[in-house]
Amino acid sequence: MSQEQSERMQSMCESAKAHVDDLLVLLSKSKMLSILYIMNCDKEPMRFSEIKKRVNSSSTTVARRLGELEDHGLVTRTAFATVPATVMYELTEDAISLQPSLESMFEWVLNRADSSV
Amino acid sequence: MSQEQSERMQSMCESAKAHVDDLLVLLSKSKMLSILYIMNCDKEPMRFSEIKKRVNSSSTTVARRLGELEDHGLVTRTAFATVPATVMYELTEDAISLQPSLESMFEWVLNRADSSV
DNA sequence: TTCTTTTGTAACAATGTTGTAACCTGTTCC
DNA sequence: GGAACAGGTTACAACATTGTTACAAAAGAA
Repeated sequence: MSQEQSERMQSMCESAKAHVDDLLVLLSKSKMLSILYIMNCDKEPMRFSEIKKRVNSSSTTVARRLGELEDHGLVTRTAFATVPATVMYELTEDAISLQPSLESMFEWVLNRADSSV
Repeated sequence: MSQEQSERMQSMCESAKAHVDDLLVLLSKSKMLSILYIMNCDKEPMRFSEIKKRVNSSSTTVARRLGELEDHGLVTRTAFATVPATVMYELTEDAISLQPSLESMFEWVLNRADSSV
């Protein structure tokens, strides 16, 4: 870690600490990393059903996670009045800037998973 | 994501998928990312009490997290027969190789926390 | 002898999270 | 009219996780 980053961490005021914790709690929720990773693979907006299928979880959980991401400004939700309904989810710029970290983290996870088979 | 990585993901056998899920569940546990991050800052072996103090959590939870990390071969635990007891935890090579991802992830978290204050 | 320290563990109640099943909207097809 | 579809929401029971409290071990200090 850089000296500067270390200082930033230590001199951080209480409210910023709370925000950091908040983000870490968000990222640590079940399926959250997977959702962000999947949405980062295809840069295109993605449908609810597609996300749900790929993370292999219940509607309830996927809806909760997407709602939480939207609350934090990490995804945008766009509904189209088609029949049947179409809703697209897209990562915001902020979320996309997390991509490199996420990608190398998954790289690590995949490598570890490979070697433990 | 690279083509190769995408193919690796799709052609992955069931057992490897289970390992990936296993790792993601591990990393998503409460305080886990913080612990890994903290231990990566000081590369030195770290005492239980020091880790506990820095992540600001209960003994029980910290002990559980460290045990899980040890089970996954991400930390080593070394006990010294001093009085009172001294136990050092240290990241393994595997865990250290996760450092760059973790660091840039925390960089992102800190930046977002800063700007939301 | 009793206190203190570190590093935990065990039991347990409180709290948080999950999936399931049921239900809803709105429109097109039969 | 009824079914079917996407994209959810709600209620709830089952399950998982958390912190708290109590306890332990070992030995040197008071």
